[in-house]
Amino acid sequence: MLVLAYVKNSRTDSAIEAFKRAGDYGFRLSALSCNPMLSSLVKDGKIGVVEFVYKEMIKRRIEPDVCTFNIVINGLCKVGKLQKAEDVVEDMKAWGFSPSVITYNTLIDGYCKMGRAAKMYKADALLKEMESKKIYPNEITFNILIDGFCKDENVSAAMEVFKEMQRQGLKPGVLTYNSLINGLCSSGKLDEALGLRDEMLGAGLKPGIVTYNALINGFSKKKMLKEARELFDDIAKEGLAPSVITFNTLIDANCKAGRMDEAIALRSLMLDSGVCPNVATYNCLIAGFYGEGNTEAARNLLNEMKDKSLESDLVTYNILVDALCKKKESRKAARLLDEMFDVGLGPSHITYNTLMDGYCREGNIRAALNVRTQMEKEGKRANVVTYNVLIKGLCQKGKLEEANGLLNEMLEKGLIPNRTTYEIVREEMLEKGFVPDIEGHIYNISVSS
DNA sequence: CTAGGGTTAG
Repeated sequence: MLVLAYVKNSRTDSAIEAFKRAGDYGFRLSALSCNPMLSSLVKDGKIGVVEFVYKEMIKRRIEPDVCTFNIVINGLCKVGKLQKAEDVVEDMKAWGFSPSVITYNTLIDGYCKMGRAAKMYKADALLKEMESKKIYPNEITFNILIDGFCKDENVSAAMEVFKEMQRQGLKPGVLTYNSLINGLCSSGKLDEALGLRDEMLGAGLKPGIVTYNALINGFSKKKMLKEARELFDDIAKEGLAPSVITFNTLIDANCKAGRMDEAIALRSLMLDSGVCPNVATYNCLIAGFYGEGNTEAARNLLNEMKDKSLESDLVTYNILVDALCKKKESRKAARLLDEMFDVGLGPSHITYNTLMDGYCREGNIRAALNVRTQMEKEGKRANVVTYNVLIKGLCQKGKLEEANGLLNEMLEKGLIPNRTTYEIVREEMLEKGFVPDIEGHIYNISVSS
């Protein structure tokens, strides 16, 4: 009862303490109190503690039920520890429990959200596996897969799953349509997205604010601001209320289009509508003002954030680093990294890549290479963007040998060059009077385009 | 116990 009470009052730490003490006294708790505790630990992302409690339960002979295993599997999936999650599935079988639809859904979602090649192949294989074991996928299974394929920029695969779902007699819901509409919007297929919205209306499903946000985002990314705004005005007509995300999407679109006055007007509208701007709102506006060189306005917004005690996040810092770099003040930007460590926001790959790009623009390749060393000391390995930045910098300095060396190095490390890599090298070759032979082959190196 | 929308770099 004590453990449960603490969990219900969001005092997970005390719940853990009570759980430990119960063990010290030799009381054997049950899944009844352990499961909710595990759930809230998963929600808080405290996966280490989840693993501790799980092991402790086994040690103390507290009998887990199907939910216990599913909760632990979900926790491990959420932090990308898929291998460990699979191990728990084995534990579960050893205890005489068969993985349920929920177990499979959880695992499939884990693979879908994992950043690895062939992840969707693995997710699809799990679907086949569950079907072969006569555990039938439900609406949630299909929604997870559809969203996974959409996020993997494979809308056609998502559409196939959508059809399969209907073949199996399952009705797509608002979530299903939202995932597909979002996928289509992200790949610029706006007509098809609008078509699906109509289809969903025909099926008696009402588009929600998420549906509108996806559509507005689609039009915004295509710089079709008028259409985006019209959709925004439809929201009220449908009796829905725009969310922070609706406003942020539109504000960002206007900032990127250099329409700062409109962006600011939207923020006023936001305040009038009782929607509170968050860090992302400020980030969009600050990046917008820096983009048009209005340092003063950007500074004011930063101060405003402080007044509202809204904390700068990693993105805010990345914007500031970028702004300084673009002003050819990369040294100052470098000092910002120290501040980031101080406030407990460790620089990300983006931060380091941005700074390297800044040094390269100033022609200071040495400094850029030093940043790379610093980054790797932080345990962050150079990624494709890192190489792109450095290769570009070296090319512009005429240091082709070194650039080529880095290109080889990235290939040796198994990093796949992207379109930008290809364009940097191609441009360099053309300038030097070389003719790239066929698309995909540059300097005799095979490049995936 | 499982599923959805926005923000930075290249």
